[in-house]
Amino acid sequence: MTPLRKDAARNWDRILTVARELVDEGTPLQLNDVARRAGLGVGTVYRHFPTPEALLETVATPCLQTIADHGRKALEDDDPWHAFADFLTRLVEAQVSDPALAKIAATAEDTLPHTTELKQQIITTGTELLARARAAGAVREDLDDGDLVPLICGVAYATYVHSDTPADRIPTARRYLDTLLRGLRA
Amino acid sequence: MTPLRKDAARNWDRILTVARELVDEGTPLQLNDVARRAGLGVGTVYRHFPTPEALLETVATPCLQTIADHGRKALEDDDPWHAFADFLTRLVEAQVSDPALAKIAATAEDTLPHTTELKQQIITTGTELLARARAAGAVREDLDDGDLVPLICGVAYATYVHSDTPADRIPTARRYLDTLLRGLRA
DNA sequence: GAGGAAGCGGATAGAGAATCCGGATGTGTG
DNA sequence: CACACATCCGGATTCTCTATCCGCTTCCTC
Repeated sequence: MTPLRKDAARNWDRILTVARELVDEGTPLQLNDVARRAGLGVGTVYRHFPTPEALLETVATPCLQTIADHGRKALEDDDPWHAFADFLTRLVEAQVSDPALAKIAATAEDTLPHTTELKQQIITTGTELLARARAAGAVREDLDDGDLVPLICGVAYATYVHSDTPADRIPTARRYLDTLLRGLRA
Repeated sequence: MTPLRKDAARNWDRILTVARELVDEGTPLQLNDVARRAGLGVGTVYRHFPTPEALLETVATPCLQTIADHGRKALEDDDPWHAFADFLTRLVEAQVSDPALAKIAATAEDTLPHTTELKQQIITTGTELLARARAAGAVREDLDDGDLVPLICGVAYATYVHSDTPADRIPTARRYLDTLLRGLRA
């Protein structure tokens, strides 16, 4: 992987900046649109990111990385239930703050290998935290590993359905997750 | 509102049949596509249903009607918690069995006045059932009327994220709703 | 069975996504 | 510095799908 040429790197940054803006304002990512707003040719954008999905995943990568890092720290927490609940809280808050994350979280097929890897790390961490909480008798028995992602996405989705403005989302998400966690305790 | 001409009624039925098939197999409703499959001209489809949303809402209407009817019966149940929980169960099961319903449930703006009216009936019933359950001290205090729809949609969404095949959805949805209801009890 | 209203169908205009390649720009070398 | 090569840029163009419009057909009424 040779380093990018100077102009290419500059354009890559511009594209990502514009894409982040679009995602944040809820506009669907259209590559022609991104090109126009970034003041670049369409071809340039399509070369860097062959599909909107690839761009979306790249936009979401930093957040995904942050979550994965936090996961590693959560594994050092001594209280299994607290570690578990805290991790889920982070996941939900990240998703309702970042539409890009919410979209890629619900998708099974990834475009970029890197995304798959990060998601896998996060899922592994979540599974481990769940296993510990279960071992400590803190969560319901019938909660499966495979339920973690759907439940988190469900809470995030419910929050999006409820809240008009991004600012409302965090408290709403907290309330919903709180309810879920109550239901999850043994 | 004069009755439809014979050929128009026949085509209306064909369109609705095809649309139901498409919805059930998860294909997004595209009016050109519907026309092709129904063996009709594009214009015919567009005249009956100016937008995919209008068609989708029409497809979902019978289910919506059924739910509204069940709601009326639920109001006669003497056990407030049971009535409430049972109604939510029906809502969730309907949504995970019918993608059309799931889509229009999460949408605030309706195309057809009839849809708005039915949805309003259902929401009113839900609100009433919640009020009774709350009055009986059966549910958490901080659960608001406006949380009902988001939570139901959240459970349905979680179910869709979890399950690959439609057959898996009902049991999954039940488990998730069960967890939610636990969290909701006072 | 003639007249008129209602409905049909698909050619075509329009919008948006994706490609492709001639030209421009950056990078390594003498 | 100047040259040659590789890399990258840009947007005209093509491709794909959506939606409209209007001449023709079918149905209903008297």
